[in-house]
Amino acid sequence: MSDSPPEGVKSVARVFDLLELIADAGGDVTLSELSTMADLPLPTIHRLLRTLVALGYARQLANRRYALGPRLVRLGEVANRQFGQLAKPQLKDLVERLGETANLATLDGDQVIYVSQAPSPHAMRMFTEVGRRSHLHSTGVGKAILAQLDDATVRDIIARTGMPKSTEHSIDSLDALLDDLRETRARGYAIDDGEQEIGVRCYAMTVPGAPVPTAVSVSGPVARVDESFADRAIPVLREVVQEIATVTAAA
Amino acid sequence: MSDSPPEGVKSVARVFDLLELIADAGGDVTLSELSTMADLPLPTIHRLLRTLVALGYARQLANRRYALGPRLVRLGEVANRQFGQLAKPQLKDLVERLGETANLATLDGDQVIYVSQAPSPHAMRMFTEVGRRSHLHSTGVGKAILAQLDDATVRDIIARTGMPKSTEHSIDSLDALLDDLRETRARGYAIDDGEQEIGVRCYAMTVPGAPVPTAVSVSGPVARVDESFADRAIPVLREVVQEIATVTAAA
DNA sequence: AATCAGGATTCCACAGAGTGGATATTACGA
DNA sequence: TCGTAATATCCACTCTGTGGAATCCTGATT
Repeated sequence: MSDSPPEGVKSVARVFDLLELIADAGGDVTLSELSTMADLPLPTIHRLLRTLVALGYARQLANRRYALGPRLVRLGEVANRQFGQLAKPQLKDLVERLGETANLATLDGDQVIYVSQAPSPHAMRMFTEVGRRSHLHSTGVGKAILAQLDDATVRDIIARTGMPKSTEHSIDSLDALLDDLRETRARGYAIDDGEQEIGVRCYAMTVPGAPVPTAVSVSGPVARVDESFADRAIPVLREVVQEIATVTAAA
Repeated sequence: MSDSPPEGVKSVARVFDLLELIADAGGDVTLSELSTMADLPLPTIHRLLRTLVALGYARQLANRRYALGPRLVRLGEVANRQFGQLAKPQLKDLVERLGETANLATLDGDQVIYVSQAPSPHAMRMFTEVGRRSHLHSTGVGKAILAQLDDATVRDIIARTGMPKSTEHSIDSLDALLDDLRETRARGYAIDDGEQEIGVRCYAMTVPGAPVPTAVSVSGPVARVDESFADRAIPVLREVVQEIATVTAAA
């Protein structure tokens, strides 16, 4: 595995590596596989896992394979809430100024995961539950994030994920996506025009300097989220992602 | 802090205790507070936290206080998915047989947290996003879980949480709740009759032997989720919680 | 039913990692 | 600017975490 941090508690680094490996493996992995992937002896892996299982952060399945444990659920949820909480005032500000739902999402493997949201006061509004994951190529936040990456990385990701169509408007070819990303970079923001959900338009921008690629979006029905909405939304979005960058930056 | 497990890696146990303390403290806590709560010397806490921060599982805010870090979000989400995945076939089976949304929720502190769901195929359906937390006294899964606890524990929890009314039907006195829990125990399942959401009825049952108190529910609009629905739902629910108990049991 | 192979689990001697008291540094409020 | 409290770092030392060896367990094969 990758080297430990220059300082810190070695077994702590190891145990989180194990958790990430179990997560990557889809929660159905053997001790031996983990030992191989982690490049550590079996007794070491066993002892760390036994500790995790005893504490509830990993579980051993009936077939002796390992999965992540239930106690991580709450930690993740609270971490999510804390991360979102840091950005929440800014998302709410965005909603107050624009009237449409604001989302914060981060790159998670080859997808985006929604980590915070401030819903629009309108009865008809976008609602994407926190924790939900979506494809990159067919969401505003996803395309904003992809636009930050070089074309080779984009190709790699798309090679892995494919380009499932969420709607008839979804981009479904790599060339079309790369063109769209070029336009996104030129504009400074991404547009999802009914690609994820029919009748819904979304404008998204990445958070500069975020520890993981992160984007903020505003979205709503096309009747409201039109060209004139974009004209006033883009400057506000730009301002707000800067604020979020400041607030969530490492100390 | 509580004693370490009889075996396992001590600093791993310590680091997770710290994460839980940060979570409990709402992600705005100082090094000194953590040292006091954990009953460990400052340099020890500092070194463990530094490791967590370096790895991304904790973050130090601008005011030098600590919060949980972004990398826990994904672990929690994956753990949630893995836990829910273990139960998902059973929840889907429940929906196929009954036609209404099925939820799996666990006790998390003094609330329930929804960890898995299979939505009803009906256009009008209950949808409670995974990760959402709700009060115990006004939800079916919450009351099913409370019914597993003795009255003294129930009094303690309610003393801490209060009994906010979600609807005009929500139970709002301890005596009424204890009566309801007695009836729940006698019946073997909990009923939420418009207590969490107007016009929605819910039947819930706990999963026997779950590592943390866990309940499964089916819910939908009262027009469909009526007495005759209950007659056929209860035996199916009982069967399914047994299956979930089997599938998710520790090895 | 017995045997075997491979994987999991436990043992234990030992090296060095993690510990915590002492000290240095930093940040904040008066 | 200064004092104080909290944070961060240092470092000698103890005991924890390590990993090779041994043992145990499980599933497949005969």
